[in-house]
This record gives sequence, structure tokens and C-alpha cells, in this order.
Amino acid sequence: MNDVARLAGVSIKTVSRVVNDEPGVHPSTAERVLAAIDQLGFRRNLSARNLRRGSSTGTIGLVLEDVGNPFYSGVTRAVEEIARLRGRQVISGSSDEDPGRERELALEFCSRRVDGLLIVPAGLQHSYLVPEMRAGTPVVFLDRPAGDVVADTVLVDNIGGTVEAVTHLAAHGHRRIAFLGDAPDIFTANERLRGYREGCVRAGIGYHEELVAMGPHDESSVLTTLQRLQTMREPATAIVAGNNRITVYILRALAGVAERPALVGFDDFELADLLSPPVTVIAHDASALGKAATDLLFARLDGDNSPPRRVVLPVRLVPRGSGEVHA
Amino acid sequence: MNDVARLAGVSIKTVSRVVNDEPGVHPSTAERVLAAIDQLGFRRNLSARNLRRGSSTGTIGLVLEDVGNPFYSGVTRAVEEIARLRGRQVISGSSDEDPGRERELALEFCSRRVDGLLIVPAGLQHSYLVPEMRAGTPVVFLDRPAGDVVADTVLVDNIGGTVEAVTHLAAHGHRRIAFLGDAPDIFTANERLRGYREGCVRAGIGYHEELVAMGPHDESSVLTTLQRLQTMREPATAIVAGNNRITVYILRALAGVAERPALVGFDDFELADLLSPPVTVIAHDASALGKAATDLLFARLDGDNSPPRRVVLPVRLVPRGSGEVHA
DNA sequence: CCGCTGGGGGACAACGTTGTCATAGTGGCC
DNA sequence: GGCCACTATGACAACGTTGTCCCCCAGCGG
Repeated sequence: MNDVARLAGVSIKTVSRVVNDEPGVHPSTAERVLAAIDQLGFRRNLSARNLRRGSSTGTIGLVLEDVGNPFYSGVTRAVEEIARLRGRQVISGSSDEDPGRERELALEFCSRRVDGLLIVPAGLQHSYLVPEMRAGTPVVFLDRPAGDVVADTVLVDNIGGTVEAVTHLAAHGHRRIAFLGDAPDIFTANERLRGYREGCVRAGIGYHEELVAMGPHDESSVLTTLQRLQTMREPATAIVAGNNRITVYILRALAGVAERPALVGFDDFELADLLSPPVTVIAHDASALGKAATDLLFARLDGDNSPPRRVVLPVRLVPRGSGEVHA
Repeated sequence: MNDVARLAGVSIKTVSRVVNDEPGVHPSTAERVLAAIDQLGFRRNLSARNLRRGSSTGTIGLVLEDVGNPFYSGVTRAVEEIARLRGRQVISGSSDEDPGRERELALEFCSRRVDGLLIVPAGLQHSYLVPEMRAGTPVVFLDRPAGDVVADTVLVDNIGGTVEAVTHLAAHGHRRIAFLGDAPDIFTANERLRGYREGCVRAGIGYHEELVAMGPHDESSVLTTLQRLQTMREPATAIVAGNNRITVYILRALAGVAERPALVGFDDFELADLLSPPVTVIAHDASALGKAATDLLFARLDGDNSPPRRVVLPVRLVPRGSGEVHA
């Protein structure tokens, strides 16, 4: 800006006026300034501007588990969309389920003075955010709740979803329904397990420990588990998969197998309807989750001071075939 | 920092020293300062720091078409990964194929003084970036080349890929091979069309306009096109799909159809191997693309001044079944 | 001719940091 | 005791902006 001012033969304040379309600059002067700006390729430094004006940085921070996962990239897309409507940029990072990394990212974003923070928690401790929250930075947790702070949270109905899955399978005559879930220290995995258990009890088929296999899972652990489930005294005739990755592992393991158990997966995924048989899922909308969380964040930014809210989004069972196999 | 200094009874410079682990502060003083920092929840303002030090902002900008698309979210993930290793945050945004939006995002990122820019071009004009590039901001284009500037670019071998697809189908006896591509003003779509044409010529089956349908496509346009292709005098017996979305549209349109044409899709996608028949694709690696581009960007940041490079990443045909149907 | 008005423009401080340099005190050595 | 070296600390400017306040001067009315 200094250089522009020198080249145009005016003070930097006048350049500032031109750049900001402020009134009170003679057209001929403005023209000289614009020419200088063009010639020098000047671009206003937003950081300096925000610093001086004490205004918001126009950014929001997004910490999620893995942008590469279609579920989270759907969330990201929705967040971006709304942020854009409100004139904000999104800075994002993946924690890979590492609490340390989550914290590092969140605090880094705070150092950059983001206007707000959206976090898919990896860990259970979030008191590190208390100073920021007290300082007025709104924080919304999504997909999973915060560990040890009370804050806005947007979840999906994990328990209701698995209850429904089990109920659905039981209605088709299954009494030996297995559950393959993610690592039990992950909130959603644990909730879904609870839903599974409740569903079993409600259906009157009882909860049997030997039908449950919590993760972390990979392709081979799923394969082993399935073998165990099918060779036990009373084999499982149906499976509830705890998330989209596990569903896919199961599908791979079952590829080419003649006698397939019924299957209901948590999380919808592309092409589920084109497989044979098409896969019945508990669907919930990544973009709805992102939207709800971002809306909440902006409500806070708009001055909403009401007590922290917990929003639970509904899920719905989408019957496609794999879950409608009779026992 | 001012408040911290006041509370600790020292000058702000001393606080700065403590925050930056600079030597020459008495342990007892440092302790007082740390206590004050803790009590006030102070967090250093990175913008101000970077402004003062004239150092990099530690961010890189990523403009892509749509984070929600698994291909681009794979790219994003790879970019993030490498940026992280080099201590940078990623700011990203989706252009939705809108050149105006692409420009807006890129310039916004420049205003934020990103250290470098990664762009999946939506438009054909990128001279708006010339001032930035001259000012030393490295820019790498990925997936598609820049319109009217010479710059680093990382592409995949679109032509080679479709040539291979056609050759593969012709080797299985097909002589009526159709091509469904994206809108022809999209670079990759156009290249793939060229590859298709060249493949036809090389295979000695000739290029026939009526077998080509360029987009933009949606589910219904694909359906109509397929009907046309199958009811013409000499029906198409094989199809090359120009990208992953189109492949999926075709799969949906063909669901339940008995007499299926052979199919090779450009872009691999999850579960392609579990469909029946499994889908033969031209695969290329999103994360390799992201990694190559980011590596190139960092090489520039490390001072590499060699002339702009154009990297073309290989693709490979993955036969799975849908492309090995004999005519 | 004087004073007032208002448009056009500039000087300066400040945002939150950090780099540079100065200074006060302390202890050791001749 | 005087001087030096060294440690601990602070004052101040500057990064690139913008908000505040002030000034100059032309034009106009009396």
C-alpha cells in the first residue's frame, strides 16, 4: 500500500479510501491510485486489515476424523456451503481419531482466531477449549459429544437406529443377530452397541455376548469374526454392521458366499442399491449433520446466548433387500 | 499479551519472550508470566505474529471442484497430509465448476496471504493470478491445466486411459463402442474424448459421431442416451464412461437389464469390485494426484526456480468383468 | 474583504506481535 | 574501588491496515 501511495503520489490513507470504496476521493485521484494498484499487482492484506479493525477473521475451523471418508466429506461440503453463504472460509484438518492431533488442530485454529469451531471429537477431554469458549469463540461438536465440557452438540440417533435395525431383522424371524461395531471407546460405536442390546431385549431374543464383536476392525478381523459367527453352535443368521467401513468389509467377506446372513448396515453409502442383494441400511444424512451444526454455530455468532443445545437428528431404515431375508 | 504483562507485572516484551521460549528470562519471572497466561486464557495471535515477522502465514489454499466428490476428497486428504508434515494448514473451497467462484476463492486466499495455491481449474482464464505469481506465490494446477498462463500442472493420462479402454474393448471383439463423456468444455472430458477417438482409429473400427454423447449428463439424459444407443441400426455393444458419476448413472440405468453392453469406466470407485458384474475401470489415484501437486508446490516454496513443469500421472486399466464381455 | 462551509486529502495512532537496542543491576577480577 | 562482562528486563519501532482528527483551499454570501 505504501508503494502504491508513492507511485500514485498520494498518502496511504487515500489508497486505503480507494481500496475500500470510501467517499471523498476525487475521481482523477482514484483513477491514479487504481492504475498504481494495477501496475504493482497490489492486493490488500486481509490479516492486517482484520487485526486493525478488530473484526472477525472470516474463517471457521473444522476438525474432523478424515476428509477422505465420504461421510465426512459430505459434512465438509455442507459446512463449506453454509459458511460461504455467510461469507466465511473454512479451515479444516483431519484428526485420524488421535485426540492429541484433534487438540493440536483446534488450538492452532484458535491461534488463527477463527470465528467458530466445529469439532468431530476424537478424544474425551475438551476442557482445553474452556478458555476459548469463555473468550467467546463458539464451539459446536458434531457426530459425537464433547468429553468434559457442556457445549452445543449435534448427533444422530445412534441408539434409535440400531434398535430399529434389530427390530427389523427380528420381524423377519431372526433370533440370532450379530453386531459388528467399531472400537468401543468411540462414542458412536458404543451408542450403537447400546441400541443393539436394547433392540435385542425389546425383541425378546435376549442379548448374547458371543454375538458381539467390537473393533477396531479391518478386513481380516471381520473375516475371522464372520467365520466364528457362522460356525458356532447356534450360528448367527443376521448381522448389524456398526458403520459404513465395517459394512463394506462384511460385503467383501461375503462376496461369492452362497448362504448369506441378512445384513443391515449403519450409514448409507453410494451404490448400496446396486449391489446384489441391495444393502439395507440405517441412513442418516451427512450434509444434514453438517448443516445443523453450522447453523447452530452461526446462531451463536449472531448472538444466541441460550444454554447449550443438544440436537439429535433422526435416522431412517432403508429396506433394500439384504435385511429382508427371512431366517 | 498486554493484559498478561500487566497481571504478571512485567513488560509485554518479557511475555513475548516467555511465549516464544526465548532465553534470558528469570525462572521465577517466567513462572509468574505462565500463571498469568493460564489465568487469562491467553493465546498468541498468529496473524499479528506473522504480520510482524513478515513470515509465512503457514497456510496453503486449495480450490477444487467439490469436496463432496470422493475423488476430490481423496485429493484433499493427500494435500492435508503433506501440508501437515510441512507444518501448514489447508484452507479449501469448492468452485462447483463455476469459473467466477474459482477466481473469487483463489483471490480470497491470496488476500489471506497463503504460502501457495493448489487449483483444480473450473475456467479457462487464469491470468488473474499473474500478479500473485509474479509476487512469488507458487501456484500448481491439478487435474486440469491452466487456461492462459504457464504454470506447474499435474494431470493424469486421460488420453492414454481412454485409448486403452477402447483398445481393451476392441480386443474383446467390440466394433460399436460408445462414449459418454462430461461437458466438452471441461478439459478432462475433452481429452478423454480425444483418447476415445484415437483408440477407435487405432483399433481400426473408425470414429462414429453417433456413438458419442457429451454432457453435462444427469441420470435421465444417460438413460435416454442408452436407449438411443441400443435401438440404432447397428447398436452399441460396449460403452466407455467418461467419469465416475457417469459410470454410476449408467449402472443405475442398466440395473435389471438382461442384455448389458460391455462397460469400462474412467475413474475407479469404491465397491466397483462388488457389483455384478464387477466394473472394469481406468483407475488413477486421487491421493497420488494430490501428493504430486503438493510436493511440487513445496518444492517451489523451497526455492526451486526451474521452468514450470507438467507432470502426467499414469493410469491403469483394472479388468474386473464388465469390460471383458465378448461382443 | 472577511468568514464560513465543505470537499479533498494527510498525519498519526493503534491493532497484537517481535526485533533491536538500551539500561539497570550484580558479581568478579585486578 | 573501579571496571568489565553478563544477566534480566524494558522502551520503542515496525509489520500493513484503518479510524480519528485535522488542515488546506476553493467558493460563496454578506
